[in-house]
Amino acid sequence: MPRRLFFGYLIVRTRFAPSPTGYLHVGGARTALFCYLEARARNGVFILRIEDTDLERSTPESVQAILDGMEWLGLDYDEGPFYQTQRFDRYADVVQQLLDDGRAYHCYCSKERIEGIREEQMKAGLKPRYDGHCRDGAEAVAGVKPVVRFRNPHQGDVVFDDLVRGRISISNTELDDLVIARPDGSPTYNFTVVVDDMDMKVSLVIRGDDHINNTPRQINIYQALGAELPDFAHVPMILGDDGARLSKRHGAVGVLQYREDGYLPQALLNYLVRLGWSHGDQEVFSLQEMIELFDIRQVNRKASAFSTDKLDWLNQHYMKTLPPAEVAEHLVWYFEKAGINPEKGPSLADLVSVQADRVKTLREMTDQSRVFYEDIGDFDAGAAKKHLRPVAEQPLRAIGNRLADLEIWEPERLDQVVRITAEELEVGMGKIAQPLRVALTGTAISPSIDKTLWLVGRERSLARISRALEYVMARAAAV
RNA sequence: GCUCCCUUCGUCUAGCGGUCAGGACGCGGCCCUCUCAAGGCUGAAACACGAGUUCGAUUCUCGUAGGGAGCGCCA
Repeated sequence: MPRRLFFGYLIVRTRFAPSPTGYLHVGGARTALFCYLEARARNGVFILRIEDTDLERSTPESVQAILDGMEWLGLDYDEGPFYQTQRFDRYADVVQQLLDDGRAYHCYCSKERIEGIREEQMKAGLKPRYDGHCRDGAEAVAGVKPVVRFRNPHQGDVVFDDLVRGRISISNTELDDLVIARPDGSPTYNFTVVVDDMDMKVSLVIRGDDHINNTPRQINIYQALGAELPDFAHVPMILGDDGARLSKRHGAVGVLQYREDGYLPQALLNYLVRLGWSHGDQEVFSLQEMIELFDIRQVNRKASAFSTDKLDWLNQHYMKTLPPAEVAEHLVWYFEKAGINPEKGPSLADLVSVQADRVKTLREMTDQSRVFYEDIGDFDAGAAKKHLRPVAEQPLRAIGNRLADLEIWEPERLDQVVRITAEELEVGMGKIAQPLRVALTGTAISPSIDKTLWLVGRERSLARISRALEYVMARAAAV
């Protein structure tokens, strides 16, 4: 139970603490979402902390990618971003405090020695551990700057009740004296996490389950510091479509890549929240519903595979059900990237209303909507061969004439005109719609013919029909 | 090797001792139809295995197998 008292209120404080060594991947995004949801559900505080103590691998680009990813998803935080690199003085103070209290000690062992015992232990079938050589006082070695090791208890078990895994227990004999500060004084991960979570009064630590094994040693540090323990919730990781660990070869793994690929943030969020968690048979959740219904305690313990197919379905669901104008706002970004001027055709909201149930992503929608905004090039060879044959001349001419007289250019009227023309010529709809479709779009695939006409617009439609007629006649003449 | 963790349709999951093991994605069929979709109806598809406990186990216990993570002066 998150319990931290502030001004008489019980308040939850969660944090998302990525290290900026790459993009914000979907696993991290889900962890962030869970943190966000837990905080929002209880009027708590969500903190963002950048764990950039690894100067070698951390980059400003990655920091930006994380920030951008959070923003795109709409996961706004209340405090931070805090950067660990700006807290080195604080860590140094705490290290000194531990040293003064005898809870930590200097270790002069060489890396070579450590590696040597590690190998021996592995060979002997043991778990490699520091042997405590310097634990009871070591001679300073000339010219060697010592590391600082945490004095881990030798006795007892560390037991904690993980909110998703249940009770986890590990014997202190399995743990060793971990390094908390390097020779240059820089702090290490397991130590900074504890100091930060303590200082930031984090009451609920939600993180990937690859940290389960770190938790007991962190708990020992908390105790050495006399700090109150937070609750822990370790969520399983996300695997690729094939069940293997997520990696570059699975395509999109960075959250922003999903934007590039045409997914709505709502869709990704909805997909992510359902990965490892459910609420009965419900599949679709608005952000508000997620906040109300989500409970970290109900999260699964097993790793789950990411299904792009299901994400696609959700994405289309949102494109179909969100107000077209709202989807259109997202679509602008793709039009810009594709170099299409949305001013040169139908309103994007109208476009969305007809294209939404025909495509899976906004990117596809963009690609397939070019014909409504720009001139079409050559007819698709196969489509033209099949539909722009001499027999198409009469239907095209007939529909062209009727359309030229049409005053109100809207789907219902357009549909009527096409039907009437077909009846008059005593042919099926296909005989007229298909040639017309190729004339209007250059291809045999497009929205229903009335909607296609509507989107292409009056002037363009008439011009394209004339052009197709010329093509048909030229072809007839050539035979 | 050692420690910790995990195991229901292909995938995401419901189940919390007695269910025809439910839903969703995907897949198949039918319907609708001017193409492609979307939609409607419908079908195939799962309790890893073995012992217990119990009148009765998917559900509880213990093993086995399989999988994952950690064992850093990385985070």
